[in-house]
Amino acid sequence: MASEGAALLVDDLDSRGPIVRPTLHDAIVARVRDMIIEGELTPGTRLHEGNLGKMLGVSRTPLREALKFLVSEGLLELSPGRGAVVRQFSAKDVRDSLIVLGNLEGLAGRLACEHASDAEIREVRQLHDRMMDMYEKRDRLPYFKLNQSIHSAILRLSKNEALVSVHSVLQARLKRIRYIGNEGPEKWAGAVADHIEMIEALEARDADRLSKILTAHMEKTWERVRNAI
Amino acid sequence: MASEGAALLVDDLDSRGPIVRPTLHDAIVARVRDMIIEGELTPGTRLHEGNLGKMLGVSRTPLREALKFLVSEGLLELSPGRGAVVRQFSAKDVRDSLIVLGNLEGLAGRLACEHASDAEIREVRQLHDRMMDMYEKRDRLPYFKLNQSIHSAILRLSKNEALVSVHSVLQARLKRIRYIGNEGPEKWAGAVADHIEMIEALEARDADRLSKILTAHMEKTWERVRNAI
DNA sequence: CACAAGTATGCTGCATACAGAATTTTGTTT
DNA sequence: AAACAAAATTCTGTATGCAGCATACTTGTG
Repeated sequence: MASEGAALLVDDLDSRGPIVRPTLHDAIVARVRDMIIEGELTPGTRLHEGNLGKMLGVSRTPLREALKFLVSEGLLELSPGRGAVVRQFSAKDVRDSLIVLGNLEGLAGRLACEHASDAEIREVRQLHDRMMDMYEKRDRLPYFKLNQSIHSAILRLSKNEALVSVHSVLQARLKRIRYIGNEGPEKWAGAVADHIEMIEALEARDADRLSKILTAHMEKTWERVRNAI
Repeated sequence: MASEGAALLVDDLDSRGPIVRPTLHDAIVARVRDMIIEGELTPGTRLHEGNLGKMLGVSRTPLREALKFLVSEGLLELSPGRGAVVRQFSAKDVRDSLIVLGNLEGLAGRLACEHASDAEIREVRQLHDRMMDMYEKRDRLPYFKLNQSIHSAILRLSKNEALVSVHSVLQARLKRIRYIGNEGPEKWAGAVADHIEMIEALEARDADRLSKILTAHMEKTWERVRNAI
């Protein structure tokens, strides 16, 4: 149970199946993605292959493959002959993405009410309760991570692979924005209220209600981060 | 006007702005994607880099970059040390994807009613009328292409870049299935009826109605292609 | 002193080369 | 003859090298 709860926390371990040897370009993808999310590489930064390669201790070949991958994820832009730059998201880009995310999460909530097992819902409840503890302590980072975990968990409970995959791509693009989007206390309280409604709707398997809350929650997220852009 | 109407037909030309020199890996991405969609590379096929490279007349480096890209699009799967294989979509994968697509198109329709100009709606009407001509003549391939164009156009009229991008990824995955999903005459008629409702709802800017039709239309698409898997 | 043209450097795009892993083939043993 | 083991071949993963283009710098001219 504890291990399954932990499994809900981990984003993309995929530890089932045969042992897979980690490849270099996958590691680079993860590394560069993190560098972007954590703000080490700011939007507009040009990524020199030789430079970055030496910095990461890898040759240009796997690095280029990783960059290609991140381009298709929408985190980088690539002008032929001119190299890759960290993508700059306009306010409209962020707003548009959040609209889509809200819709996807709404759908996920609806499907989760239908397909999730009671045990799985209890696991989400545990994540929720832990998150509430962190809110009581005003411990921001663990709260943030548990928050993300809950949303990811709902996605997973939809049991819809395609939904999970498109959501995670969009989510990755905005992770950095959310990371820096520091909310005031009153807005934080509002988000917490949303989450209480969420878990109740999920436990009641009230698909329409959960769906509406999730979509509205994302709309409010826009209000919270719009100033941070 | 005619040129703009044509612009709606073309998928990804982007001929505005400065001249961009086509890069090899982009060409390879497009080529291999088409090979998969057209069934030249069937699901489960293992893609030998040397082999395929000689076949396309390119070296392994840009080919590998292209494969990475297609992996992130979900058309290929990559087991480290064992190469890339054309992804096999289960019936559930297809159904799940169509559910998400239906939801995304529903959202797109809602947004299109809000954001599209009258001129743009007239262009969709033109596409629709041309498609109806092709239906009268029972000319399948042009009908199919115009059908796709209409759906793409509605996506574009949503004026939401994020929505367009996630939709096109999902759409690409299913293109081949749709390609082979040959419908009987009565189902074809049903699809046409849907499209008539669609264009009417769009012209009336009836967001709720258009959204519902698009989502339902995708549900019916599942009924049409489910036997083809 | 300012602007333009030419040159020079450096970076990207692609090809090739090399090392390690996986698969296949062949030989030997039961 | 079948099964297992070992060697050889083939393929992936990574590094390096070379050609072409973009940009920056320098130099010459108005």
